[in-house]
Amino acid sequence: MGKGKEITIYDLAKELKISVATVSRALADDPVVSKKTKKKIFELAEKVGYRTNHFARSLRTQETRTIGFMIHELNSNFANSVLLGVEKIATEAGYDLIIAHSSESYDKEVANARNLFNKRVDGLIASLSFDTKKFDHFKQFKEKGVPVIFFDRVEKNSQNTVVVIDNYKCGYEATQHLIQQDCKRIAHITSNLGRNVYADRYRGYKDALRDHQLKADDKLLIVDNLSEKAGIDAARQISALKPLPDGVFITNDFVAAAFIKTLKEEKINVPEDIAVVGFNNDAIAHLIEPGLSTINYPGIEMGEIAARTLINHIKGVSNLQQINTVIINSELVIRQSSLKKKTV
Amino acid sequence: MGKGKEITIYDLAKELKISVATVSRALADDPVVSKKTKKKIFELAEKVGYRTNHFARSLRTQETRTIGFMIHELNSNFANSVLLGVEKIATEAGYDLIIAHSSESYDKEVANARNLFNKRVDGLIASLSFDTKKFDHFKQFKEKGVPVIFFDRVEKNSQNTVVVIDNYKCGYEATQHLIQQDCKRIAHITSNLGRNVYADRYRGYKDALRDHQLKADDKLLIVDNLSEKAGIDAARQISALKPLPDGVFITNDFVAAAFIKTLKEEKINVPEDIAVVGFNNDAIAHLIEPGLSTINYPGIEMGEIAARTLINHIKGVSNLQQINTVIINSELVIRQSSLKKKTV
DNA sequence: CTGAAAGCGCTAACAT
DNA sequence: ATGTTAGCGCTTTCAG
Repeated sequence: MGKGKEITIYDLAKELKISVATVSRALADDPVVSKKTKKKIFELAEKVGYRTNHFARSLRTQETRTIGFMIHELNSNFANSVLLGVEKIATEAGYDLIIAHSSESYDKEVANARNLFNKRVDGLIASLSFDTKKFDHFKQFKEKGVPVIFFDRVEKNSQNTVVVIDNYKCGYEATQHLIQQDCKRIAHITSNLGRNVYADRYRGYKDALRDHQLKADDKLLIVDNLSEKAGIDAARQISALKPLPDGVFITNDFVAAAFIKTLKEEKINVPEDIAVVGFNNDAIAHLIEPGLSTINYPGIEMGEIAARTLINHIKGVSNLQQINTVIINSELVIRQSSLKKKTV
Repeated sequence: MGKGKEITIYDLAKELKISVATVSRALADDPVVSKKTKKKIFELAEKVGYRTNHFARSLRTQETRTIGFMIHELNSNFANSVLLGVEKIATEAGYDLIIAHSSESYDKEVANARNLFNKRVDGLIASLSFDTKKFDHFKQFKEKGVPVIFFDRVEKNSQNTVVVIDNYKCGYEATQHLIQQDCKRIAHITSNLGRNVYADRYRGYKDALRDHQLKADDKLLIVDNLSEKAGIDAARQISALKPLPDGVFITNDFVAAAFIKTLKEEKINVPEDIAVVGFNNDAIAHLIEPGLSTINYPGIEMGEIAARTLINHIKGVSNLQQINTVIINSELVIRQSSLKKKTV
C-alpha cells in the first residue's frame, strides 16, 4: 500500500538538527520547550505532512485514548441522541469512540465486550441488551481497572455508576395522567420486566393505580418485545377484551404508533375510546394522528454526562467510586392521544 | 490503571521454554508450526488470559485492520441499514470500524477525513455531506494508497468506485406513477440539486413530465434542507398556489410526513386533492395515514457490497480500479397516499 | 520445525 | 531548554 514514505519524529529531528525528545515534547505541547523550537517543529511537521503514529504512542503509554460505546440498538431517536452526546464530549477531550451494538442479543453483547476489551479501550459506556442477566463479561474491565459507566438499561442495584432517568416516576406520571383523564381500566404494554427500565415503569404504573383506588388486572398487562408486530398484536388483544380498556400506557413510541394504527383499523377511536401514552418522544410521536402523548427525556444530555463523568475519571480529575447514580430529567409531553376529557 | 500485569508473548514463551518467534507464529496460525506446540501455546494463552497487543502489531505491520465509515447523518433508517451491512461484513473479515458522521456539514466532513487519515484506516467508505463541493480532503487517502469507496451521496462523474441506486430511474418512476394517477400539475420537493442523488431524481422527474407531455413549472420546484420544518413550509407554500398542484414527489419520507400532516391541518385531502410519493421507505411511511407511497431500497445490501468490495481490494483479492459503479436495486412501493384513482 | 535478533515510532527517565 | 537512550510487544528476516 503506502506509497509516500511515512514521516517520523526522527525525520523531523534530523532535518532540524535537534533531538527526537525535543520533537516529541514539542508535539505534545510541553511547556518546557521554547516557543521558537516549537514553532520550527510545527511548521516543518505541517509542511512535510507528519502524522502521529498512534500505535507507537499507545504501545509506549499503554493508553488508547479510545472509549467503547455499547448500545442495545442504534435505530432509535434516543440511541442516536445519546451517541451524539457521547461523541461530542469524547471528541472535545481527544478521545475516539468504538461503537458496538448488540442488536438486543446477550451473546452479541458478550462478544462486543470481549472485542472492546481486547482493543483495550480506556473506558466503557454501556446500555444492556434486552435479555442480559449475567454480567461476567464486564468483570474483565473491572479487573484491569478499566472504568465502566452504564446508562439507561443498567444493572439493578449495582455497584456501578449509572446514568438514568427516573423510570418509576415516568411510569407513575404517565398513568396518573390517564387516570386524570377519567380512565378506569388502564392497560400497560411493555417489555421484559427483568430489565430495570421496564420494571421501574411498571412499578410506577401499579403504584399510581393503587394510589387512586384502581386495581391492577393481569389481563391488562402485555409483555412483548417492542417490535412493530408487538404493537399490532397488542391492539388485537386489547380490542378483544370484553369491557374495553379505556387507557393504555405503552413503553415505546413505535409500538404505540403501530398500536394506534391497528385500533383505528378496527374502528376504535383514540383518545375517545382508548387514551394512549407512549414513551421516548421519538419523531413519530408528533407526526402520527392523533399526536402521541409520551415521555420526553434528553438523550444528548445523558450521553454528555456519561462521557464527561467517564473521561474525568480516566484523567484522574474525579473518581467514579464516589458517584453512584446520575438521574436525568424527564417529562410528560401531552398531545391529543391521551386527551379524553376535552378540558385541559 | 491496569492492575493485573499484562501477559505478552514473552511470558508465554518463557513458560513453555520456547522462543517468542514460535509463539507469534502459532498465534497467527502459521502452518509451519507443529500441531503439538500450537496446542500447548493456545491452551496456555487461554489459561493465563493472553490478549494480542494490537498496537505492537500495527506498529510492526503498518496495518490497522480498521476501516473508516463516513456518513452524512446517522439518524435515518437508511443510514442505519447501511451501517449494519458494513458492520456485518467488516466483522466477518476481522476489520474494525471507526464511524464518523458529519451532521451534513462540509467542515465537519473535512475534520473527520483528517481524523480517519491520522488514525490510518486501511480503507474508507463514505457518503458525502449536504453541501460538499470540494474533494481535496480525500486526496490524502489516494496519495497513501488507501482505497476509498463512496455510496449514496457520491462525487458526480468521479473516478472513484461508487455504490448507488439508480436515482434517475426512481425519480422517473415516482413521477410516472403520479401521472398515471391522472396528476397534471406535479410538484417536486427536494434538496440541494448539486448533490448527485437529488440532481438525478430531479432529472427523472422532468423527463417523466416531458415524456407525458406535461411541462415543468418552476413554481412547482421547492428546494430546501429536508428538515421537518421544510416539509411544513413546503405544505404552506404549495397550498397557497392558485391552481393547487394535484401531485407531489418528495425526496424524503420524513419531510413527506410533515408535509401531509400540514396539508391535513389545512383541510387538503391526500390523495384526493394532492397525491404524494416520498423516498426511502422509512418506518414512518407505513405508520402515518394515509400510508405513504415511497421508493424502497436496501441499505443493508448497499453496505454489504461496499464493505465487501473494499475489503477484497485491501486484501488484494480484487482491484477497485476495475469497478466503477455498482447499482443496487430499488422499487416503488405504492400505498394510499398516491392512489387518486381508486382503481389500481 | 524452531530460535535469535532487529526494528517499527514513540515517550519518559535520566542526564546535561 | 535540550539530548541520550531504553524499552513498550510484536513480526519477520535470516540461520540453523
